[in-house]
Amino acid sequence: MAYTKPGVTRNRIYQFVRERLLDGEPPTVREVQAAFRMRAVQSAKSHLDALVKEGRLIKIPGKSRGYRLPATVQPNRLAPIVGRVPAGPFNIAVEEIEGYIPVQFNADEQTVFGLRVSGDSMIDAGILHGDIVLVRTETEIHQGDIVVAMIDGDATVKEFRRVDDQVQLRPRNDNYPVLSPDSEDLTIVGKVVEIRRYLEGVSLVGEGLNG
Amino acid sequence: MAYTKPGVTRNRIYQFVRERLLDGEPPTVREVQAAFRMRAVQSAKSHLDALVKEGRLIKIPGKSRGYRLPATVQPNRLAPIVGRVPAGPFNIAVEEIEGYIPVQFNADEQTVFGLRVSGDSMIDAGILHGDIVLVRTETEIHQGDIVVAMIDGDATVKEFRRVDDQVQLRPRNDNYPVLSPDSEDLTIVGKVVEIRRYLEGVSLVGEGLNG
DNA sequence: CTCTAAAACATACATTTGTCTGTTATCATA
DNA sequence: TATGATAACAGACAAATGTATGTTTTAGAG
Repeated sequence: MAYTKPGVTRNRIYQFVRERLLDGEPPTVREVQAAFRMRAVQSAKSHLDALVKEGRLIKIPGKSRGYRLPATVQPNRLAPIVGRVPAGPFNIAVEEIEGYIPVQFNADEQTVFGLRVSGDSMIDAGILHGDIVLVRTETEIHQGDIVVAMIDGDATVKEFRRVDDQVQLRPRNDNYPVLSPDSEDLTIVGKVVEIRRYLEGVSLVGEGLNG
Repeated sequence: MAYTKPGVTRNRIYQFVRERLLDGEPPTVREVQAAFRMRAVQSAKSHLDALVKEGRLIKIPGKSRGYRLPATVQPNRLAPIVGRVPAGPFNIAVEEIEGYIPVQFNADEQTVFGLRVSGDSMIDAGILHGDIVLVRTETEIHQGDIVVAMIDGDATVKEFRRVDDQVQLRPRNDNYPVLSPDSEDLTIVGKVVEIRRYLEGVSLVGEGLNG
């Protein structure tokens, strides 16, 4: 068969572009052309245009490597892992970054970082010493959320409660006391949205970077 | 001060490029120029060149948007998440895939999949009902490893022990018994290398994809 | 002050890349 | 056979982007 059946090449091209985008390397039209051994640029372009029209891809007109996945397909990103809580969301000093781990961001959730947990105050919530919690800043906090809080400059992971306008930070370990810090000493850094535990010596992405 | 001190702008540019790359959107030289309000393309380019020379960035010559992070920072892959243990490492039927999560593969570790845990038999190891364990097949198993095992066709997550040539599968919950299955009824599917818990309703990558 | 290194600028040119217009090929179907 | 839809091709042009050459500005050392 000289020409493929309708839709076949289109789907393959979609897969190709998707993989490239998930790998952080948006392709050019000509790279698509080459990958499918087409002899005309337009062959690739018309497929890409069609994918955009179908809503499977998004395009930034004019820009090179301008194809993107729609918002519903969340690309992987790398979030920095810090040993201690950064002062501000974008104030992470490079020297403090342990490494990076792949995460799924929503497009509007730019402010996520990883924090290595120390201590066992949350052990009954299944958060152990050495676990990495992924923290989203600038988000709403509700009763019972697990949050990262700064009390007098020290970072801690606790369950958030509000009782009679008084914030309580509850450990999930009966050997620890419930904290009721004054509001002026307290900053809620963000909400824990994910917990990870690596059971092997994992070389974090980017470990040992001097950048 | 008209000009910044040596290294200052360079570091800022590095941060900028790194963020863009982690977001999957490699910048052009001119985008860097614009971001820092420089009046000459070369101002941005010479900083980028210097970063490459310092080893903090890598460049694909000629290509547009050709700056990359060094090899120590590797792109992510997607591992399938299954609700039940697949029969064989590569026999995962597409219908059984819940979604995908970004993982860090070593190049030779292709045989990783995610499995959603049910039950609380490993609660003392910090593995709760609903957690996702990442399982690597075709790997060595040692005393004390947490493994996924098939006993009479049923999948279970347990701690692996061998006592006098008898395999023991130990729960980490005092309410459950230690299992000592006959070897012919037992298959060790793989080793748990990572544990994840999503605290928010997470739409897994690729959910509902028809592509 | 002179000298040097780094930062920043100005301009031009080459290559890459996106885009356009028009044509041919294959298949299904009336 | 005619017709339409999709795939694929061919060639050209325009815009985006990378790269090169040379100059000016600033801060610091001697």
